[in-house]
This record gives sequence, C-alpha cells and structure tokens, in this order.
Amino acid sequence: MDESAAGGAVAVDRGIPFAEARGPVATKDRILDAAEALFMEHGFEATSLRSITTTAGVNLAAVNYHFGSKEELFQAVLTRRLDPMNQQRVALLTELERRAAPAPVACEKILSAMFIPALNLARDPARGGENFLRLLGRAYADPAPFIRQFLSEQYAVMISRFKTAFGRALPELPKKELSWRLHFIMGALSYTLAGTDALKLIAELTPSETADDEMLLRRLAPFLLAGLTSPLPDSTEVSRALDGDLKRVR
Amino acid sequence: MDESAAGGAVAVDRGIPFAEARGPVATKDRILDAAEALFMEHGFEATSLRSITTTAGVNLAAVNYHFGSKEELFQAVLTRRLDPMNQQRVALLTELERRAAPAPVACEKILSAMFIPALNLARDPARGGENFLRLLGRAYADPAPFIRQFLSEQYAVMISRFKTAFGRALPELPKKELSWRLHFIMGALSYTLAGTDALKLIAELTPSETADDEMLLRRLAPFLLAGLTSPLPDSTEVSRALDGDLKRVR
DNA sequence: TTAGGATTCAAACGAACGTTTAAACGAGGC
DNA sequence: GCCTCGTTTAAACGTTCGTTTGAATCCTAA
Repeated sequence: MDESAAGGAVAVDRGIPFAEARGPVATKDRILDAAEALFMEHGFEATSLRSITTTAGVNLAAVNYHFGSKEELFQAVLTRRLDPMNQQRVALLTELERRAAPAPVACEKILSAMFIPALNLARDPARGGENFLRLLGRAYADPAPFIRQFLSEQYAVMISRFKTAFGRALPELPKKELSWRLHFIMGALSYTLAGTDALKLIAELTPSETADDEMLLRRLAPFLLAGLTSPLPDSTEVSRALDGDLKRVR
Repeated sequence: MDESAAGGAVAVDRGIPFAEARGPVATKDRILDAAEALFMEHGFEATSLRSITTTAGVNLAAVNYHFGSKEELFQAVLTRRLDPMNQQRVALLTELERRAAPAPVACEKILSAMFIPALNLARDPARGGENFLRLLGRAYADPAPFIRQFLSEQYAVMISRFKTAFGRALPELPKKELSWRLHFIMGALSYTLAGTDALKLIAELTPSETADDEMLLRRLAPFLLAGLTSPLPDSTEVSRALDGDLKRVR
C-alpha cells in the first residue's frame, strides 16, 4: 500500500497522469488542500480525518490509501510548500554569495534571503497559500515528536548554510552567540507567522493589519536585524539592569 | 459541583484545612502537578485525563469533580503560576515608575521588569516550576479557542501597563510601530521559552545550554532591546534590501 | 474486448477519549 | 449514636477517533 501511494504521488506531480483525476482536482490534491486549511485552523491533534475527507469531498479511507496515515498526511502538507521555500532560500543565498565574492554577504542581504521566499509563499495564489505560514508557525511549537523530527530534517541544510553566511558577515561575533541569535530570529519569525489571535488582540492590532504578511515581515526584518547586529550582551544595559534588580527581587 | 470545587480550592490554598489531605499532598495539588508535567510534555490535546490521574495517583473522576472539565483543569494549571508572575511584573514596573518619576522609566528597566518575574518562575523550587515556561510558550501557539481567550484575559492588564511605559520611554516611536515591536518581543520570548527541541538542534545548542532559563533570558533581553530601540523600519537596510531583491525574485 | 491493477466506496473494527453515575467511605456536629 | 456532607471509588456511558476490510468501480494496456 505504501508502494502504490508513493507511485501515485510521483505520477500526479508530473502533471496529468494516466487516469486518477476525479473532477477538476485529483483526490490527493483535494485532500492536501482541505488538510492544510483544517490543520491550520485547529492544529494537528484537534483535526479529524473525517473532517478532512468531508471537506475534500472524498472517501474517508482515501487518506490512508494515498498517504498511509494521518501523520504522513501532515508531513505531506508541510513538505508541499516548505520544500520549495527552503530551496528558494538557499538558491537566493547562493546567488548573493556569488555576487559578493570574495567579500561576505551583508547581514541585511542574508536576512532578506530568508524573508523573501517566506513572502512569496505568503502570496502564493494557490489555495490556502496565504495562510500556510500560520500552520508552519504552529508546527514549530507542536510537542509531537514526529513533527519536531520532521522539521529538524527539513531545516537542517538551510539553517546550516545561513549560519555560515551570518558567521562571515559578523566575524567578531562568537559562534555560540550567533547560534542563540539565530534561534531568537527563527522564534520571532515563526511565532509572528503563527499569528495567534490571543496576543494580536493584546497588542491592539486589528485583524486586517495582522493578516497582511508582507507588511508584517517588513516590520519584523528591521527589528531582528537590530538584534542580530547588536553589541555583545554582557556589555549592554539590560544585562546590567537584570543584575541590579534581580538581587532586590529575589 | 462547581460550588464545592471552588470552596475546596480556597480551603486548600489557605494551608492545612479541615480534612481533605490524602497523604502528604492534597488531591487537587497532586492533579495540578501531574497535569502541569504532562501538558508540558505532550500538549493539551495529546494528554489524557487518565494519564494525569494515573500519574497523580488519584481516581479518574477526581478531575471532573474538582475542576469540572479538562479545559478548566488546564486553565487552573496556567493560572496557578501565571497569575503571580504577571502580578509581580506589574508590581515591579510600578516600583520602577515611582522611583523614576516624573521621568519615564528607561527601556532596559521596563524590559527587566518583564523578564525578572519570568526568571523567578523558571527558578521556582516548587515541582515542575523550572519547566513551566515551556508549557506557557506552547499555550501561546495553541489554536484552541478557550486557550487563546484565556491568555488574552490573563495578559490584558499587564500588557496594557507595559505598553504605556514603553510609549513614555520611546516618545518618538509611533504607537503602531510600538504595538508591532511588543508583539515581536512577546513572540520571541514565548517561543524561546517553549523550547522546542526541533530548532534547538538546528541552532546546534546542547540540551544543557537550552535548559538554563536564566542564561537564555540574559541573552534574549539584549537582543530584543536592540530591536525595540532600533530606528524606524522604513529607513533601515533590510527594508531596502527587500525592495530591491523582491522585484528580481517575483 | 478483456484482463488487471489502481482507485473509490460503505461499513465496520477496536481502542481511547471525556464525562457521568451511584454507591461507598470518612470525619464532624448535634 | 446517627446524620450530614465533602470526597473517593469502580464502573459504565456514549462518542469519536484512526485504521482496516473487501467488494465495487474505473481506466488503461494488451
């Protein structure tokens, strides 16, 4: 069953194959679209296969037939958009490095290579594309082991490349500090993209404002660039403020 | 049933009440401790009441008897630690404002008033306290409506106070921009505290490093301060880099 | 046209879930 | 002593879940 499913996937991806189109959209794509929307809205655990197949207008057993399991379906939903995005990120960075060589690429350029593919994804006219980033942001924080492992593998190559690039752009910054700042950047990015309504309301931002991914990333990028290029933490004011006030509170 | 549960809670919180202690720890607290640990590890949906009551060593029906429902139990788990933390944040800020008056409190001081109570929570010797921040970070990204609404209400007062303080410290910054930056700060903070293993590994940080909440917040605070106090986004390099490169990629 | 593999379908499976029930328990007050 | 009431207990409730089954259906290739 796994064999047939994998074979079907290859055939579908290559365009109109032999005969598995049912109506305007093939079953597999209908499932992916419905799953993407529902996973995004309710999360992985709270989304049932029955709601997915009902929304997609396909039989309940179709998911297990085409994808094997609910977990594999979730990974397929992520892969469909994540894989091209990360490939585009690496391609952009490679092009930037080629142009700047032998000098290192500037920090703001490297950051833009991370953000532009995310922007393109946010503007994908394909159904659900404009909200996919929310699903991605939520997946980052999901405790399910299979999701965490999947994301680790998906991002490993890209993060490694960007870390090297940032290291060249910021030679004076210790490697460990760079690791932390990259961690913070990925955190702020994914959290912001997840766009939970809870804290949106707290920040007194209207839904129409938070729904505009492009404006969101345009504001986030300078914010993160400032943090990334800031002086070492031990010599800044907050650390001293923490030191002074902690003694008083403890 | 709700009445009796509420009455029991008050009695327990006041110390050793009439006669509801069963062993060293009362039933309600045993449930809260077990629920906190399991919710933290598996999330809300993936944690069953049976696993909680088994871990706590109490009867399955005890949760519905004492808390009413699984959702109310989750809120009780959060409230137990979140309420004191946010109250401490507001108290710290109030004290800072009293000392600085009539001048505005400096940004780094305001930030420290947000971070110090989180640090104290991370170091709480009470069982599970050191890992509670992870649960909190995950709750931020949870799509369940009752969680989002609960967090909104819990944070509304505190965020409003801090937003006003930041507004005084950064008078030249437009209100809208400040809202966004606060949103980014809350995002980076909660995401970092959630501490998903997936991206930890990506950042090549060892588990022992990421488990140290104090060091984590000490590195995060300067990072966020730099972003908070950075120049307006439209005049920075990233925005221009985005403008230039976007045309090429699109 | 026919054989055969891929796909769809209705139905059911067993397990796990949150919640409810009614009886049993245990300590204090009259 | 018995009655009361908060609490605990074992058992079962009804529902929903992901997955499996086996026959029906469709399309292509021979």
